[in-house]
Amino acid sequence: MPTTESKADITRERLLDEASQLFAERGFYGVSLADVSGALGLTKQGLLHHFGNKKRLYAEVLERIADAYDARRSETDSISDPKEALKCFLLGLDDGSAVEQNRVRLLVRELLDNLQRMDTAKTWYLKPFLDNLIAMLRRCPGWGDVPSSVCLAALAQIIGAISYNVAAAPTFAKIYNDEGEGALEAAFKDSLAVLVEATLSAPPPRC
Amino acid sequence: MPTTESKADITRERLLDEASQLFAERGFYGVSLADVSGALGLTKQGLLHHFGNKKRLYAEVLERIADAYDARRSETDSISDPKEALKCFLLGLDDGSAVEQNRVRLLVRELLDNLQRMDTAKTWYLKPFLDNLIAMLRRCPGWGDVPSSVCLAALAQIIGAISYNVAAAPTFAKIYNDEGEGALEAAFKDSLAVLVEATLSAPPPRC
DNA sequence: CTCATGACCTACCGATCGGTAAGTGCATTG
DNA sequence: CAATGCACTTACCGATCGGTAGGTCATGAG
Repeated sequence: MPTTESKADITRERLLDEASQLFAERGFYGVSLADVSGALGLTKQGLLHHFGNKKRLYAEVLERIADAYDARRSETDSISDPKEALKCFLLGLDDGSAVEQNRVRLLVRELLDNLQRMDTAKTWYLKPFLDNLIAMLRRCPGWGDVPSSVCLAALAQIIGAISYNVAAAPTFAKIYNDEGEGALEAAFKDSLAVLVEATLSAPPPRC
Repeated sequence: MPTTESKADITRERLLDEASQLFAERGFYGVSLADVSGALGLTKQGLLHHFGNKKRLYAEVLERIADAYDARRSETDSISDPKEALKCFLLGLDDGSAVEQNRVRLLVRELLDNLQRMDTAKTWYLKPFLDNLIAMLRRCPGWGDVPSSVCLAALAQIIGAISYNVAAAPTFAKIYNDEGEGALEAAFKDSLAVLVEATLSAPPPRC
């Protein structure tokens, strides 16, 4: 009984994995409970048994992403150079894996969708995560006393470039597939590395 | 009778305007035909009369965006300096107006959604538009013989930063509203101008 | 063995989904 | 004036939506 993960927890993880992928692919409104449960080989009501209702399922998926990001970020604590730590984290947001890409897609959808329900949302899932990133950026040379709005703008630019690329890459690859297979992917990776390095190294704009 | 716009066309434009906004706010699956028609003061079937079915309505909304972008791009033909022309177009993708922001939001949603139906899509709405942008970039000094994958990566980075900012700005503003009202907005705009100028001016990476 | 718990099931429910059928009323045209 | 066509209507349809009620069955504890 003293195992860190009960059998129930493992099942929940499995359900959340599947739900996470489907929500990332088709969005909250594009996925029905029957879709999720069907993909898992159980009935809709079996799924509802675990999460109560659809919104709670979705909320748990988002919270798990926030947790995963926070875990990844705290891993970079072992890197002494703050610039390298931040670079490592940001560039790791798209490591090419389906899991990581689905996280990015889901968060972009969430940003688009929560415009309407933002009034009711008390605290946003990723607020502490964003605060951490800003703190990391401020630890980089030259960024120490930069206003948080400027820090956030710089980070959003990088995260935005990454997120958009994840969202658009399959479409772009399909359209311009005449060129070499990984050419686009490689070009973007290079381009992004330049952007991140330039942003973190450049002295922040003075007012 | 020789008016360039019939009354029917005007009605269609009005319907498409409303549909465009709703699709941008809540996505294809998040908007019902009843939502759109209700917002316009007619019945669901009145709306179907004009567009046949929901997918055609959505497709027309996308086509209209592609047309609008192409019109805006051709306006920049009057600018002789290719770099300034491209800069003008890119920075105009978010002029702060609701109409323009909804276009950006809708296209991000489309990029996320069409992953699943991309096989059936013969030609993508924005292909010619993207080709034009690449051509514009190649006219800038130093970009003449850069592979299209590298051009596309550079453009996607800029467009991605803009798009993500449009999607995230309301959320970020809500979370960090302690600071000055337009501080975030201004910081984004500055940051973006730097990125665009740096990208277009910098010699493209050599292989 | 008994009994409670939790994981899952079948069987529903009302509401809403996208879409069809069959008109009604109005404006234009010959 | 008759007739055509278009904008838009009411009245439906079957399918599917999220969610509820109540039961079955295995496991594990007392």
